[in-house]
Amino acid sequence: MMFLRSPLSRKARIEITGGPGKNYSLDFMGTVDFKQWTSESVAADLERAIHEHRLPPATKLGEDELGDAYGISRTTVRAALHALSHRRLVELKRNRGAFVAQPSVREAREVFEARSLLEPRTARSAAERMTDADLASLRANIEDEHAALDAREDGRALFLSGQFHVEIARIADQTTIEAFVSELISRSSLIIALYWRRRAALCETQAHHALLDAFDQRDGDAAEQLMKSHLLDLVASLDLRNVAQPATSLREALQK
Amino acid sequence: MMFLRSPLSRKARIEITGGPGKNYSLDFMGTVDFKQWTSESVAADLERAIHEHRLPPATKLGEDELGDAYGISRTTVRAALHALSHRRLVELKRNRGAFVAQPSVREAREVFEARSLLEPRTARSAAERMTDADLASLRANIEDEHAALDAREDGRALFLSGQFHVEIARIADQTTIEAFVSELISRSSLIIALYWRRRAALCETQAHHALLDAFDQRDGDAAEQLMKSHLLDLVASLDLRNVAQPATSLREALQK
DNA sequence: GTGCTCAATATTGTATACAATGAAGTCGAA
DNA sequence: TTCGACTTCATTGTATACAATATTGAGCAC
Repeated sequence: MMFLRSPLSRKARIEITGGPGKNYSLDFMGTVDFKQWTSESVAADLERAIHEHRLPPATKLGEDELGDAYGISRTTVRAALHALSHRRLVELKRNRGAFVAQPSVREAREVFEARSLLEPRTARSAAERMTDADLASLRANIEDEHAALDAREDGRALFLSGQFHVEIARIADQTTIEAFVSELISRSSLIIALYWRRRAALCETQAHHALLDAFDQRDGDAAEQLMKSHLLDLVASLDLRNVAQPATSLREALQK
Repeated sequence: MMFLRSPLSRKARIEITGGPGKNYSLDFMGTVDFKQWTSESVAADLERAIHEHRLPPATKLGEDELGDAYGISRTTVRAALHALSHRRLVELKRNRGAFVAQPSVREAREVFEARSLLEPRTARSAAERMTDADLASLRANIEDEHAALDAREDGRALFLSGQFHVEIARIADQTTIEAFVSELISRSSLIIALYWRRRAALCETQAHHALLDAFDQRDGDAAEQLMKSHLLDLVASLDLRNVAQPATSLREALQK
């Protein structure tokens, strides 16, 4: 979560004259823009934090707490949490609050089933419409991911890895599918947080490189096939045996 | 929109004694349950109204107006409108309000592209998992649609026609895909409102009958193919030439 | 008559106050 | 000690008040 204020829309008139001593003093008069958080930007900020595993599954997202953190009222926080709940990244429990979602094994399977229906054929479309600028964008993404891995910023690497998939949908010029894929990618990040088998290996950049080659050659068939097997590999790397969930509370376990 | 209050959770203590004249009078004392609208139920109510074309595209959905209609505050109405905007059924314009969405020609194509990726293979899965109870449910749906058509309730027929598709996703036991399909179906209703070519003919029940037969025989191949061509037929029945939109306001047309 | 500025109005955006709910802790009796 | 009812507390759900913004219309200059 970032609490810095950066320019957006709100202006504050500031006048400072003189200073407390010889070490520093300043004369300033003018307007300073600072960021005004909106429900959308808060939701985006939280989504990224969830995606990067800075907010792990089951984390309580108290309205007051978040309001204080962002310097806004509960009203705006609530809108953001509701937005995230529509994307199934946050679970709202009536009168109990918002929590980072904990996808079940079943939901995990469903998410990858949906991805397997959407992404391979979208990759094909993307390959057919690929411009050089698009290729450069995908290449930059992979490089950023490598850089993040080298810097031990695993969360950031995971986020970028997801953006690769979203970018493909964008290139395919299908904003509706892109929105679905974007949601599925974020949910996949939660699934990875819960069910990832071999923690160390984020080494799926191999698959992304192979896809890049297919895109480079505008080979739709190859892109579709590569995406298909990439998704199968991802599922295979998860431990989706139906072991009993940690079960945060007995109450929840029973009311299902 | 229903403004009646039906039982849910809230109780009101009412005491009425006597009446205005000889024609009627009553003595009553006790508690009466009446429906307490929640943002979810309001959203569902509005979604159905949109789906049934009782609220056509571009209709202004004023917060005060809706609040008065449902007998609730703007807070709850706002949450409902935000929920619908996440499903792209309502467009929120900052400081200007909420309007029933008007999907563009491009968005129309995208919605059916997404459906063509999701629904055929979901129909196949459904065929493979189909139980007799599921079949009966689909049959009942088709019958209801016929009844609605006979009763000249076109909106209701359209809604039921959409539910047929959602029901298939439910039978396929894929709640994630079901949620996407549900959204796409509702958006399709808006698309039909805007681009339907031959107004009279809601005669697509043919296709649904054919699908039912395939399901009856548990023929996944046939179901997938039939769904595929059904969706193609639907797109073909739309007029998606890039004619200039009615353009509600010049302002909007220009800021795109 | 045309086009501009500016005030009035209506509507949304945000914060806050209060009500309702659920969880946890306390006390007492068996 | 254990179980139960009751009280207390923390947190969310809803309504309302106020601030911010966009649109509309009036008035005025040209």
